[in-house]
Amino acid sequence: MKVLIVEDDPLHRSYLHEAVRAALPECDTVLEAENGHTGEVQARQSRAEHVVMDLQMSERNGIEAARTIWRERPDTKILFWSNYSDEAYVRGVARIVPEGATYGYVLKSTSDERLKLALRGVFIESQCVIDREVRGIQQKSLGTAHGLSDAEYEILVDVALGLTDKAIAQRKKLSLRSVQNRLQQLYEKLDVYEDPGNGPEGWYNLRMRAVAVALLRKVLNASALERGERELRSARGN
Amino acid sequence: MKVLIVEDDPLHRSYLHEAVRAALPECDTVLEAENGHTGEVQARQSRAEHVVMDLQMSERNGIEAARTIWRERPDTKILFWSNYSDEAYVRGVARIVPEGATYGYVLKSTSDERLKLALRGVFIESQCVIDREVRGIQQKSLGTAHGLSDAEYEILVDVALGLTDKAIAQRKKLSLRSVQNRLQQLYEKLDVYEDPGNGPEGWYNLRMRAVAVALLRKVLNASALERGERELRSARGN
DNA sequence: GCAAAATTTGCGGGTTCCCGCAAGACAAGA
DNA sequence: TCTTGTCTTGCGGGAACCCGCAAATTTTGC
Repeated sequence: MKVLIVEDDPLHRSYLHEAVRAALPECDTVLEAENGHTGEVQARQSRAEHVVMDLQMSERNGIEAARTIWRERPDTKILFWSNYSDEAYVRGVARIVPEGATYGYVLKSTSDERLKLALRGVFIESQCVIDREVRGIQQKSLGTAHGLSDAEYEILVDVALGLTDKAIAQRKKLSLRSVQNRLQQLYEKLDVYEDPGNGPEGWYNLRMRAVAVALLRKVLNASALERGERELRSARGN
Repeated sequence: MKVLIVEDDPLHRSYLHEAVRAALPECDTVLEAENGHTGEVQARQSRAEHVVMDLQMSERNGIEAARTIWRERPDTKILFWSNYSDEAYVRGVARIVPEGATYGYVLKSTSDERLKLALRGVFIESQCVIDREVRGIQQKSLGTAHGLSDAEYEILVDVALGLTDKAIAQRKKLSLRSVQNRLQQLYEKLDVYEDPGNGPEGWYNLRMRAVAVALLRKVLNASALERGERELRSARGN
C-alpha cells in the first residue's frame, strides 16, 4: 500500500509522514510532494491510490490537484487536511468529489488520535470522515436557512470577478432581468440591506457590499476567486 | 533575556522554540502564546521585550496584537514570521511600526540559518531584518510604478467594504467628485480598463473589477478587509 | 513671494444598477 | 384540466456610477 502526501509546509509534511507510519503499518511506501503540481505528477507516476492533500498551497492548490487526480482515477481515496474550514473551501471540495468516491476532511488542529482515525477510516475502511467543525459548515451551506444555492453562489463569483449584469447574462445564457433577480436573492440572503437608522440611507453599494459580506463570512475567499478568474479567462480564449 | 513566541500552529510554535534556544543562548526564558489576544496579555504581564509574532492567527491577528504591544512599549523588538508576503500584510505591518522601532519580517519558508540570523540581528544587534522576497514587495508597494498611494489604498478599502461614493465622501470629508477622481486613478493603476478586442465593450463593472484585481494581486486581502470593517463599525458607533 | 503643478470641486450627460409590477413558461399535484 | 408555486422575461423609472471639461483651490519648488 502506497500513500502520497501533498503538503507545502515541511514541518507539517514530516509530521504527516510520521502520522501515516504510525497509523498505517500496512503502508509500505510514503511519497511526498510539495505543491499541487508535483502532487499530480507523483500521483500519476506512482499510481498511488491513497492521498493526503493540503488545501491552500502556492503553485497549485489542493482542490485543483484533487480534481485532476480524480479525473484520471476516480477511485483514489483522498484525505483533505487543512487549516481552515472556510465555507468556500468546503464548497470547493464538495464540487469536485466524483460520484461514490471516498474522501475525508480534517482540520490541522485536530488531535493525533482523530487524525489517525481519519487515516484508517478513509484509507482502510473506505468511510467518509469529516471533522465536526467542517461538517457544521457543510450543513449550514446546504441548509436553506441562509445558505446559498449553487445558482446563487455562481452568480456571486461572477459578480465578485467584476462582470456586469449584461456579461453575466450572456455567460449564463439568461436574460438581464433574471440575472438581476438572482442578485436580489443574493442581497436578501447575505442580509445586505441596511439597518434603517444606522447612518443615512444609501450608505451601501449593494453589489459591492454583498461581495464584502461574503468575503468576511468566508463564503467566498481568495482561492475561489482565483479559480473563477482562471475559468473566465479560459472561457474567453476558446 | 526573555522571548515571547506568539503563534497558533503548535508545530511551528515548538519549531520556533527550538530555534530561539539554539540561536540565543543568552535567552533564559521562552514564553508561548497561541493567539494574538493571549499574546498581548502575556507581553503585558511578562514585560518581554522580544517577540516573535505570527501574522494570520484566528482570534486576533498578529498586526493587531503588535499594534497594542507597541502602543504600550514602543521599544519592544518584534520579529514577524509569516507564511505570506502579501502586499496587504507588508503594508499592514509598515503602517503600525512606531518611529525608530526595530523589527524584522521573515517568511516561514526561509532556512534555519536565515531565521537564526534574523533572531540575532533583531534581538541582539537591534537591526531591521527583512527577507528579500518581502523587501521586494515593499519596494513595489512604495515605488510609484504601479503602487498605490496611501490615499488610493484607503479609498480602495472603503470601496471594497461596499460604501457608496457619497458615503466615502462624507467619511473622508471630500466632495463627491473628488472621491470619483480618486477612483479613476485607482482604475488606472490597477489597469482595470478592458483590453479592447477582448470580448465586447462594457464587460466589467469597474468598481467591482478593481477590487477583484486588488484581491487577486494580494494588494488587498481578507484580513485587511476585516480591519476596515471593524474601523467602520467603530466609527459608526460613536 | 510667485509661478507651475497637483488636487479639489461643480456641472452635465450617458450608462449601469436596483427593483416594483405584471405577464408568460414550466412542473407537480388534485 | 385546472390550480398552485416557482422561475423567467420585459418594461419602466429613480438612483448611483463613470467621466470629460473647466474653474477654484492647495501644494510645491525656486
